[in-house]
Amino acid sequence: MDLFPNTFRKDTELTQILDEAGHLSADQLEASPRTFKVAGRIIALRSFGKVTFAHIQDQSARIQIFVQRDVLGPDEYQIFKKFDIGDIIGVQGELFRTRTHELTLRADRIQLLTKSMRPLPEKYHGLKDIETRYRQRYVDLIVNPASKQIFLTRTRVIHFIREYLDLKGFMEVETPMMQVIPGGATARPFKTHHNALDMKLYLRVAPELYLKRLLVGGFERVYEINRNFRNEGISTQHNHEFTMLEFYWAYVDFEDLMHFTEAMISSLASQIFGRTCLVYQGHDIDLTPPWAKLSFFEALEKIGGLTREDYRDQGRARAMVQKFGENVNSGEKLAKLQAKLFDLLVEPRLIQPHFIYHYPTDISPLSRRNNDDPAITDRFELFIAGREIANAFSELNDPEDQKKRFQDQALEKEAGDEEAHFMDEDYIRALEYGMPPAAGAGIGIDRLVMLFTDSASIREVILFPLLRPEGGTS
RNA sequence: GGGCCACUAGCUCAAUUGGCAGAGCAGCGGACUCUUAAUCCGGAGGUUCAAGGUUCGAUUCCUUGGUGGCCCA
Repeated sequence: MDLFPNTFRKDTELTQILDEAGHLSADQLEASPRTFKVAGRIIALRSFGKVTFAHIQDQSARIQIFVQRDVLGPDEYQIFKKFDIGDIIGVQGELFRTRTHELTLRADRIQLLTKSMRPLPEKYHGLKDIETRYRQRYVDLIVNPASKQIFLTRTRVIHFIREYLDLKGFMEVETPMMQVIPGGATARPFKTHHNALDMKLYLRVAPELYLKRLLVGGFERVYEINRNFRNEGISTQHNHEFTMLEFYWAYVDFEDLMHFTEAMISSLASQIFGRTCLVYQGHDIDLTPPWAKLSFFEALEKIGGLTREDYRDQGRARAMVQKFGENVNSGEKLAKLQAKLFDLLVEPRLIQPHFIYHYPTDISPLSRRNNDDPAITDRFELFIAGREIANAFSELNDPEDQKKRFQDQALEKEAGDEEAHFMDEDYIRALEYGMPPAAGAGIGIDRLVMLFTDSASIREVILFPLLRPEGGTS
């Protein structure tokens, strides 16, 4: 007997059957018989000797099937009785309702399509072990509907965003994942090597500088949804590779992007939930526009509870950071200390959506300076549920200022800051040709999906999160 | 990097003070024509994460290591 044939063509998704006949009574089904050819994995099996009930599931749904020896004939039924939970089968039959009124397919013909050689996890408690769920995601997806639902939602989120941007006239592009100079974010990169060119390469930490080169090239609305890689610690909030949306829009500024981001994310909520509210880890979060707006320093005072002196004075700021338990490196600039104070005292408290704007220039090396105060930039970050969801700013398009900012970053790198930016001469050259005034934003897709699926860990929304090899490292 | 917790059959979990490693489900054999955690009978299933130590005796106590989870950095 062939345990792995490829001879069966189904004609119906299970969900179609439920949609078409879910409302029909037993009498109605009997009066106008409906025959379907379906395929799926056996997930439950209840045998009574000459008759057997089973449930099969395909990608779309589950349905009960009813198999009788009197219908199949003794030989076919004998073969069927060897089928196990986990096997993938093809079934052709007519719909009816059982005595308990369950919509059920009576098998006229039944065929093994794929033999499962391993037992599935226990039917009642399922697969709970987190490590096994991540290592063997294929099993998790078979037996845990909630897990399957997370990834269906993830796909809907990404699809919605693409459609939204496409309809607004944005063009999706692909820029290098492997870069000679890893720019666009303050982060440690992964290194690799190109053999034929005998050249060091980095996995990108952001696509930003390439997307802005496209603004120079004349594309006015571009976006990319793709992976970034950062060689940093892993946690429930951080994966070493993660999916980022970045979009750039010529002839608008960061305030336009606040409205745009607010509209896009609240529309996304309407699309996914049918309303602009959601529950995340027990918090009721209201995404109905308009969202709260505070400047960076206002937030340090009003939400962080600091005084101007606490964060304006270098020594005082350093002491405050240490008081709240964070390490301080020697020679750390005031703006970095302020950012740490923000992360410690403000970020966790921003449960409802908040735009925080006017970040210090020293921690915003790619952002345009504010017209009234060159020490701050026209930049905002969006926080929801105590997490950074988006980072956006009016783009710095003055090549001389950009060059100076890169040089400052290079000094910090020499001083030991491994996250500082690299100098990128070609990017400066591009700006020298002229980049139109523009604003751009980055939105972390994984965190957005966590929010929309009520997931506590980023690994719940990544199909195959990185784990150490089974059996330990050698 | 630090702290805490977990790891026992394919899965979910027990094992009293350190005293014969168990159950349910799955799988295997059998009975059973409306079940849905089906039921009943029978049999089978183990490197208790690993190595070492203490002990007459270790799943249990100690040390080191591994993997994972949570919290902190």
